[in-house]
Amino acid sequence: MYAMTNSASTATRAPLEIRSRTASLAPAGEADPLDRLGAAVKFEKNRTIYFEGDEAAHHFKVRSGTVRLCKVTEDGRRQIAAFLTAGDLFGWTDLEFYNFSAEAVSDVTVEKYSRARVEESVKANPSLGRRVLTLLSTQLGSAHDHLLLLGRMTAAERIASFLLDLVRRQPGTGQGGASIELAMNRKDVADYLGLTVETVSRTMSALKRKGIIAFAAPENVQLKQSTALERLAMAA
Amino acid sequence: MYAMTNSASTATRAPLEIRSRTASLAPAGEADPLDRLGAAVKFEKNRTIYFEGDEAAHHFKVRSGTVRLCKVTEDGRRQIAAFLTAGDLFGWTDLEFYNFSAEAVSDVTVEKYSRARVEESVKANPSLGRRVLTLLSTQLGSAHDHLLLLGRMTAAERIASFLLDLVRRQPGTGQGGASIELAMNRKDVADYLGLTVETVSRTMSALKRKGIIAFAAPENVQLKQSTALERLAMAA
DNA sequence: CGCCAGATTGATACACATCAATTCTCGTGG
DNA sequence: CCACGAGAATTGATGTGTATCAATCTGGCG
Repeated sequence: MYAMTNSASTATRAPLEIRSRTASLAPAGEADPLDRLGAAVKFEKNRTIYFEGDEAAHHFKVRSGTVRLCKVTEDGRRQIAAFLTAGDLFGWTDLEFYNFSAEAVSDVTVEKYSRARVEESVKANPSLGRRVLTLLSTQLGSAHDHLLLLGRMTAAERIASFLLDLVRRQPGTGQGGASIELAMNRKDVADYLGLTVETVSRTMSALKRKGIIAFAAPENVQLKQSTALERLAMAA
Repeated sequence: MYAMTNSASTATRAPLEIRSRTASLAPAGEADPLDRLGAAVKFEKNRTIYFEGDEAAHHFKVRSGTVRLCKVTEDGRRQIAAFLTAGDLFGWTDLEFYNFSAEAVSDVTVEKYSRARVEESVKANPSLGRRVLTLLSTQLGSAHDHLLLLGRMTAAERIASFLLDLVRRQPGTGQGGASIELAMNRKDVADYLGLTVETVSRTMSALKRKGIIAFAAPENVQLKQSTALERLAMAA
């Protein structure tokens, strides 16, 4: 029962290329002191960055592209815990092993920090330690929001919350009628929201029929009436 | 749709009594250096220790009893993120506000630490900072496991996982035929597992009919065939 | 002894999953 | 430039796991 039809994760190991060390300047925003510690690594779409259970020897930051954090059961059911985009940190656990896998949703470049070097750096610069604390607190908060979504919300509410989350995390084109580029396919969305591909598709079509959203392409969603979406998403 | 029948949280504010400062010795286990920072506070069953959105001015540790962390929607749907028992820390966020409420499942005593004093103490003793990091990492891991449970598991699998979790966290009476005292009622279990009271009840009755568990009372569960339970719980 | 909240059980409804075709999209090669 | 093929997305028909609605049962307590 509830067996997923497709193989949940066709991701395979191994990075694509290693681009030595990066200059200390961040691509767009502010320069990040972390950057002088890291090395840029690229992963092709659907490659695994690390596996659940791997020794947690590195921490990461997304430089470009989208990363998903997920867990898969023996029988192929998959739950995605988060999607991460440029600037987001992941794999910053203090435990010995990663408790979920990280995979490239699109071609991605990540900054990879050796745990040992980060430790040192934290000793020298306590503000970094604080930053990690804030990071984990934030991630824990998101996870708890996600629990409410998975445990208690309807399909329509889940989709609405998801879309609104994406807009909020986007640089954002003002207000009236934001446009979202989905980096992930419907299966990924379904596995993030605890639904099936068909339900995601049907629910989005229903929103379209109601004039709440529109599609330029399957991966391009336009919010026509974000207030209607917000009403749907409601929840605390 | 999916509206919960009963009012989700009848918890009300205000602690019961304040027992000045505690001695520096932990009740049973090892002495905890934290204890010299804290004050013991008691809460009656169903009282709220803090609300989601309250300013996060304190961190806590459970001394005795059971605490639940939860979120409630406007229309009364509730999701419980965790149950905490003696020795468990909660409310250790680095953010300005708590992102979930903490409530007393039974009469509880908690140790309450002022955030400011903890900050100081961390400066003096970095190992405490590390401990908080480990705590948050662990909680994040649990939350991710919980996501998989809520997003992708059947009622039977959720119940099985839940019961096994409880046994593992218990001092534990050897192996063959552990006995669990549920501190929480069926509604709490349902809200933790993303189910209804009826489904929890029916699923547990089914397990009983199969001889996998047995009840001395509704709140006393005995694991007759924990291997059968483990087979049910499976998942990574 | 009777009340009442919590738990269980039963009957039924429905949201979403499953199974099964289309239809769309886009890269590739003729 | 357009036909072709393959994977992704959508749509349709149907099934089912769990919610909902509704008693009934149980155990603690005044």
